[in-house]
Amino acid sequence: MPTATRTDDLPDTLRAATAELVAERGPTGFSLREVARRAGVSHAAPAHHFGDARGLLTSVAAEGFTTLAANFDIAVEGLDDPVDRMNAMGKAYVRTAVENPGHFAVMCVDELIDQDDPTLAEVSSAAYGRLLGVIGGIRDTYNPDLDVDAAATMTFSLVHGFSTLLPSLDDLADKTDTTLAPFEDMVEKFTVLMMNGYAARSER
Amino acid sequence: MPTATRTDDLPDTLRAATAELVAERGPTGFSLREVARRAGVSHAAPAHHFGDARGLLTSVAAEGFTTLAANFDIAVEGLDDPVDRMNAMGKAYVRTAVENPGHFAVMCVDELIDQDDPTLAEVSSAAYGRLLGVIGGIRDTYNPDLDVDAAATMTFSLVHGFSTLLPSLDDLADKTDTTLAPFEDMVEKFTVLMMNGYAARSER
DNA sequence: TCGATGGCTTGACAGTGTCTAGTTGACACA
DNA sequence: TGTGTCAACTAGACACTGTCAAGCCATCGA
Repeated sequence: MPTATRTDDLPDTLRAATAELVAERGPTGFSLREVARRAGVSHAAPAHHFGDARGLLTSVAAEGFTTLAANFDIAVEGLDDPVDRMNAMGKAYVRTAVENPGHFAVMCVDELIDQDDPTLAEVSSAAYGRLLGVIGGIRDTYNPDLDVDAAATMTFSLVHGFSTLLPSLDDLADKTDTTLAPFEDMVEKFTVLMMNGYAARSER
Repeated sequence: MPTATRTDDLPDTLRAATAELVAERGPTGFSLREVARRAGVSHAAPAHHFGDARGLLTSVAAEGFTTLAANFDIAVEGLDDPVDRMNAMGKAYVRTAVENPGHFAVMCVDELIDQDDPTLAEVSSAAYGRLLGVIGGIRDTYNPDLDVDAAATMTFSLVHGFSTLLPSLDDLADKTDTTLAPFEDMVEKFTVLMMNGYAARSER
């Protein structure tokens, strides 16, 4: 009897095992054979579905982008003000990264995945498109002079960088016996700073 | 005769070979034996100086942080205005990442390096301290209400995220036959946006 | 001249990704 | 009922990996 068949769908089981393993050991601690072991199949079974290690990881990354786009949609539901939408999407991005550390880690390491995979390209640009849309809304409502491309790149860089650094910030807080504010509060502050700028006095 | 002894100092040669290899193949394509091969020594020689693979990579990361802090210092030399200083440091961060891709990649992957290494802790917090200092200057000169911690985390997340995403943005530009603005121009725009905010009309 | 030591080499080990060949079971069709 | 096909694996082999133990050897202090 296989030890850990979580679903009847082996590809699904292998993706889940991969995300779990990467979350535990990081993207460099990943091993195809360990994934197969956790899924209760032979060491060569994954190759049958995904070709090679890169194929499996690419599939995991695509799953991550799909989750991200879905979380974006849920987050902005019912929100009309573009700033509220940006704020909500920022939080959704970070939350997705925090709640799916295995997926997120795989998505971040370029050479681990096949960038030319059409499915991956589709889902990742779908997620980025939602971000572009919300920045366009800010231009339309608040500032027609806003450079949307620059602002989008900046916003994306910010949430991505923050999500990447969050574990380190957490560790640092542990070591220095300080407490880190919840990421939602941090994103909230970022949104205010991004809208009003460093030079603007915060209003009462 | 050894094939590729770049200096008389083997640890130095090994660090250089590691950075080169990681730049070529990414942090997951790194191999201790390949590094030894490129340095023209036996496969176990690196272990003699660095203990294990993690020791070597930690040393490379520390070297990267030292370079970063040095580049910060060079960048702000002679600049008095805090905004100019922030701008210069942002560019210096991205430039350091671009010019030292091997070092930067190693610095980014947490589980590859020993976070408890005292040398690493010292040089990395020295680099972060310089960033904190410049944000403090902005508060003093432009806005006493500025939340320095939030702004520092935000600025760090931004430049870090941007540096991380830059290769992907480059690839994307190649594929879509568009051209990406030089990163210095992008950072310049980020600085303006960070100072003035999305909602502020850009002045003529 | 001797012993010790730092800096390396050599060889072995278990673990890895990928390739090839083979097994097993479900299904369509005669 | 028998036959062929095909998907979904398994099993074994290969070259590669990091790490460990042992050994070699030039240099150095006494």
